[in-house]
Amino acid sequence: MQNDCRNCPFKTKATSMLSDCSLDQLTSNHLELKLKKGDSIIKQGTYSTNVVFLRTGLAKIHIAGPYTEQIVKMVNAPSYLGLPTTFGSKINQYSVTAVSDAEVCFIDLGVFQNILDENKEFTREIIQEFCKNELESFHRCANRTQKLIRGNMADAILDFADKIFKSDSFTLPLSQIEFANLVDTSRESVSRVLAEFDKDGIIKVTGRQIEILNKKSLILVSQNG
Amino acid sequence: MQNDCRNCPFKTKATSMLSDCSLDQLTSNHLELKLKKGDSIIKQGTYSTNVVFLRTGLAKIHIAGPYTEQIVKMVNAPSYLGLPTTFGSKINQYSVTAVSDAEVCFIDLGVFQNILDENKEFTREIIQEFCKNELESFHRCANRTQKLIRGNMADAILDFADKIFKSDSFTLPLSQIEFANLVDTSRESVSRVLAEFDKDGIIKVTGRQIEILNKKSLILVSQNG
DNA sequence: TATATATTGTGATGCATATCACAAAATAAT
DNA sequence: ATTATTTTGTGATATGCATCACAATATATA
Repeated sequence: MQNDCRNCPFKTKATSMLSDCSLDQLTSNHLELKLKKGDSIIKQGTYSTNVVFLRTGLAKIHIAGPYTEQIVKMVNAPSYLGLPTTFGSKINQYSVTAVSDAEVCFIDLGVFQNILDENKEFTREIIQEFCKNELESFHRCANRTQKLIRGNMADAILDFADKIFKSDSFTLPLSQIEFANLVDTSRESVSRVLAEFDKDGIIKVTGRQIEILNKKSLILVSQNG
Repeated sequence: MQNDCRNCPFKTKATSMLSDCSLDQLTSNHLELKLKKGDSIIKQGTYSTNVVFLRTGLAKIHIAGPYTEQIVKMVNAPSYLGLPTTFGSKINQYSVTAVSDAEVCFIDLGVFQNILDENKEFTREIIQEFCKNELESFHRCANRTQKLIRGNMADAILDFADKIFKSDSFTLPLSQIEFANLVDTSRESVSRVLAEFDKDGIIKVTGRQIEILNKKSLILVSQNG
């Protein structure tokens, strides 16, 4: 209910396609919140009534598997969250949680639908997003199930560096348990493999701080064992 | 270029939302083909220029993983195929192959986009589809990676019965190798587990013919080991 | 009908990794 | 500062399942 969405500096490609009219509609129909690390944004099992726009910060999408919690993917701002679960089901089918401090805007589903109806370009971009996500999803799943742990961990580290932090040096926003849930392993294996990578001089591990020392090797590990 | 799409008896929920105008546009801009079991519909690595409508038949979506081919999901008619890969990437990121005789309509991407632009209800349904798929995708991946083989095989069999064939008795449209690719195992394990289920009286296996004898047990196996 | 090719069945072996069981740090709470 | 709690490190053990190696069918091809 606060900021003018027209001047929001955190627009996605899709959002930048919106008409001023639709942006004004958003301005008067959204609820802006500042969240702390660890705060829940969307909770699996509860009613889904809002689409969420992640203005700033980093979030994890996670789902309760048959035995353990699985982190489906990491998402950084700016990005829409919860479209699949809000459109596809009355009840949230997954959770989203902030892993850093974050700012989010809750948007009423009806309003969002309205905006979709009235902005072809926006809709196109959103559909494009869905497509990319589904493709990524296919690849990720194939990799996870076929690669060994070292390969998956290398993948994850490369992902953090290239997609999330855009830097070869970063601090992991996850505990080892969470990292394990992201990579489908046990906490212990995460610890061990991280130590291995460090010993081999591929990365430097200092607590949760990770620095990639030899990216080529890391890519090789990602591809092979 | 043949049949009148207005009278097509194989409409999806989305398609039934289309204006006559759009249906006529489809009529004059689609290529209808009869396919035989095993024929390729979409091929990973080639240029994607068409959306495909599966009028009749059964298809598998499969993707080349890092080591082996993985069957992402089975799709039966009526359904659109290749939206993610056609919208999301210039080059097909996965393959689709008929596993039974099938009829398909190739629709030019531009025409499809046009139809999206001009039919809000249709677009809504398509988006709904995307959402459901993404949710399914999350669940499937979590299950596959966390469950043991018996659980995954039980899942797959239940899926065939409930979602694909709508009958507890059906003939598997896949070889054991393919079944293994669907369930993320080895061909040998498929053979063994199928024999186990048969021995336990849960299903009756006669070649590729499967009859579910004890559905409750099968569901139990799906949930636990 | 005969021959080649693909599909399936089944044992033996090995290996990656989960699990268990603690100890040691590091963080948070008092 | 001190205690409690969460996170991490590391060995030992167990196990699910892939892989290998053939035999036995079934299916396609000549």
